[in-house]
Amino acid sequence: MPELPEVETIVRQLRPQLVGRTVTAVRLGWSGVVQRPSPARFRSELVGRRIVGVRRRAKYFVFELDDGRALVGHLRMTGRLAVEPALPPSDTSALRPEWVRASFLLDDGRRLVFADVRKFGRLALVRSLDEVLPAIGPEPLSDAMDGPWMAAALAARRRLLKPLLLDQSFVAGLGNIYVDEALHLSGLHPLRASHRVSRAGAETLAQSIKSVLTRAIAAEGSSFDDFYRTPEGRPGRYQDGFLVYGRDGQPCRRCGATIVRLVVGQRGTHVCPRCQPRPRGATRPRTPRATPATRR
DNA sequence: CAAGACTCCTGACGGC
DNA sequence: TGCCGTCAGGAGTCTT
Repeated sequence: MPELPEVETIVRQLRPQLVGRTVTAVRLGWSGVVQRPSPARFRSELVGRRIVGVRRRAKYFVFELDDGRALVGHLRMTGRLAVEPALPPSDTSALRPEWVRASFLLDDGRRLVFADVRKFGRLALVRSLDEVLPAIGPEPLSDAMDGPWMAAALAARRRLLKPLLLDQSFVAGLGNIYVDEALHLSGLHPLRASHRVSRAGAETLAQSIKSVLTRAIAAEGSSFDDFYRTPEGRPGRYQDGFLVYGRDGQPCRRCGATIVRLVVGQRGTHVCPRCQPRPRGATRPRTPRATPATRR
């Protein structure tokens, strides 16, 4: 699912294609994709706007416009963005025409396409990001997110590590995949209470998060089903390096123990029981089912 | 404040 | 073979 590395990859690839382009027409395949303002205003007010910047905040993509406003969006789980010829070859997996929720004709004759099978993704035209972005924590790749910050932030809460790291108001951009990967790299169990992590553990966690995200961006993100593709149509490559995610039943790459799948905070969670010892007193999580074959 | 349930939505898979 | 229940998951909302 698109997390920080996937959105960063998308933004980097779209930037040279979109900056300087003017939107000449907007088509909505499903008006529910527009969060605000009204679909009618969204369409009419975007026409004629030139895109002057393309960036990312957390898992949101932000297209800055020449009137100071921005087209902001979130891909949620199955959203995709691509720039293609105005008349595309009409059937390529997640970009199937019936899944196109919005498309934007550009002044160079191409079109920016937003497709999303499950209709969870959203677009908004805003004057300020505050209009649609909730309170969001620091960017994990920024210098502000370091060991001391992590130690203080973990101590200030009393929550299980996994749901805390998934909480966008704590740190921005992490999702289920990279939380599992970062926790494994840190040797921390997802059921550990945040305030019980040592100072050294917090330092390791901060560095592990940066390391995992940096490597994932270098690999253009992770793909394990038909959904995530870069705007250029390629799958990511980071799934080949997964340490634990989706690897339940397989040997840990570090110690050889069998990777286990748990459910923590209603999320599939993958751990190496040897590298990530279960904290004493942690409530026993529900027994997991086998990982569905959809992933892999 | 924390945490769990529930919702949205659809495709794919397991079970029978 | 084919129908049907279940599941995945980001994030908001509501309840405990």
